[in-house]
Amino acid sequence: MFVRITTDPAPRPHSLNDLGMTSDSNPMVSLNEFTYKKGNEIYGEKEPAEYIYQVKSGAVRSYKLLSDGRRQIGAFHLAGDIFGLENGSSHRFTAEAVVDTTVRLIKRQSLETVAESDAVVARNLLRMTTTNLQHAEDHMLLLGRKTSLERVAAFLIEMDKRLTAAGVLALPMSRRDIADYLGLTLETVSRAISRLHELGILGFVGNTQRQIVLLDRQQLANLDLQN
Amino acid sequence: MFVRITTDPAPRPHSLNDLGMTSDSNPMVSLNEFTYKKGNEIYGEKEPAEYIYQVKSGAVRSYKLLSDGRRQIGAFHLAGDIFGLENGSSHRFTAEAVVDTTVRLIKRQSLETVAESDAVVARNLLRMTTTNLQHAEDHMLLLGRKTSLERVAAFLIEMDKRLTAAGVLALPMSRRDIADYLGLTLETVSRAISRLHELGILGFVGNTQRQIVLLDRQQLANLDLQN
DNA sequence: CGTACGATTGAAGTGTGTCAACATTTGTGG
DNA sequence: CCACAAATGTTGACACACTTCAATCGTACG
Repeated sequence: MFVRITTDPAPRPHSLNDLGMTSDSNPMVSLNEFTYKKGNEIYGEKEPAEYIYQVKSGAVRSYKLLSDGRRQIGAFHLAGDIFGLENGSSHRFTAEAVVDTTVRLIKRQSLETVAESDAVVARNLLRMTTTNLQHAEDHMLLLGRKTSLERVAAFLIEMDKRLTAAGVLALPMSRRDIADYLGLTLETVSRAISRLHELGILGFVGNTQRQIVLLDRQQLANLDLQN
Repeated sequence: MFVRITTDPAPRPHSLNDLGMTSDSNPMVSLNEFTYKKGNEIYGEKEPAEYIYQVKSGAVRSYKLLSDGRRQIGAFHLAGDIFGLENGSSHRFTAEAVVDTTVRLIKRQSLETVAESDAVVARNLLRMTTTNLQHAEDHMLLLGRKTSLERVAAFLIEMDKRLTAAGVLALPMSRRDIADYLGLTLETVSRAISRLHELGILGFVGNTQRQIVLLDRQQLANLDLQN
C-alpha cells in the first residue's frame, strides 16, 4: 500500500544537499544509484570505505557482531539518511538492507577532496558526524540504564518521528532487529509491545501487528523518561 | 589569566596541537587553565557550550541523567584528552571532576572561527569528533550485548591502555563510577573484579584494591570478546 | 493451499539488581 | 600522628527483570 506524498519541499535531515553537493553544483561528484535486495550486505565491517551512501528508499541496519554471534545494531537508516560516513579508511559497522533498498553512492575520496577546499562542505561533514555522535550518546543511555518498556517506548517514538506517514507506523524491521537495536531479546520486545497495546497506548491496523498506530503519544513519552 | 605553553613536543592523543593550534601559531586563541576540586561540576547538560577543555591532570566523567536519578557515564577523560567538544550550542553531557583536576580552556567560538578558514584545524576537529563517535559505537556494543565480566574486562583493558604507569592501574574513579560507565551496579563490578582476582588474572598492590595489577592481559583480552 | 518464517505467549531458568551486614580506606580535627 | 567518623568497597542472601526454551498462532508467499 502506497501513500503518496504529493509535494515534499520539506528539508530532510541529512540530504546530500546538506553536504553542499548536488550533481548540479558539483559535476565532479558522481551520484550513482544501486539497489540491494532484502537482507543483502551493503558493506562489511573493516572493509575499506570507498563510498558513502544515502537511502533513497527502503531501510538499512548498521551493526557490530561479537565472535559468538551476539549482534548490536547501532542505527537504522531510513529514506533520506546518509550512512557509511566513517573516518579512517575502513567501515566500523556492517550495513545490510532491511528490506529492498535503493541507495545513492558518493565516492568517499571525491567528497574528502571537496571538503579540503570547501569550508561549507567541511562544516556539514562535521555536523553530520556530530548528529551521529549525538544519536550514539543517547543510545548509550538507553542501553545502559533504561528498562525494556522504556526502550521500546523510546524506539516507537524515534520511529514515529522518522517514518510516520498518515499516522501509521509501518516498521520495516523484524522483532529481532528491534531487539538487537535495543539490547533485548525479540520476546521481550514482543511482550513490551503487547503491554503497550493492553495499556491502550497503541493499536494495530487490521489484524496484523506490523502496522502500529500510536494512540497516546503523551503517555508513550511519559514511559520513556526524559533525559 | 594567560598561560604560555613553553615547549611541549610530546604528541599526546588529542593534544591541542592536534587541532593545529598552539599559542605560538595562533596568538588569537587564549589557553586558560582552571582547577576543579573532586566532585565539582565543570559544566552541566544543556548549558551553553562556551569552552572546550583539555585535561592537564586528573580525570573527568561525562554523564547523562534520567529524571529518576539513573546515570549513564558516556566517557572518562584522562590526562591529555579533549572534551566538551559539542556541536550545536549546548553541552549534551554533564562533566564533573572525578578527582582534583586541572584543565585548559579554549573559547569555542574562536576555535570555530579558525576552523572556518583553516582546513587543517577543520579536519582535525572532524577527526576528534569521529574518535568520540567510534568510542560511543564500541560502547553501545558493550552496553547492549556484553556480560558483566566482559564489560569489566573491557574496562580494565581500556584503562590499561590509557593510564598505566609502571604496570599498575591506579583507577581514579569509584566503583559506582565504573558501574555507571558499564551499565551495571557497583556490587556487580566489585564481584567481577573479585572473580578476576580469583582467576589469577589480576592482583592488587598491597592489601588495597584501588591499585590493580594486570597479571594476564591475554586472558583478560580473551574474556572480552573481539568485536 | 501448504509450507516456512516471523510473532506471540507461556513456563521455567539465570544473571544481575536490591538489600543488608561488615570491612576497609579516607578524611578530619584534636 | 592518632582517634574517630564518614565514605567507599566487599560479600552474602534473596528478588526480579529479562532470557531461554518451547508451543502455538498468524501471515506471507511459493
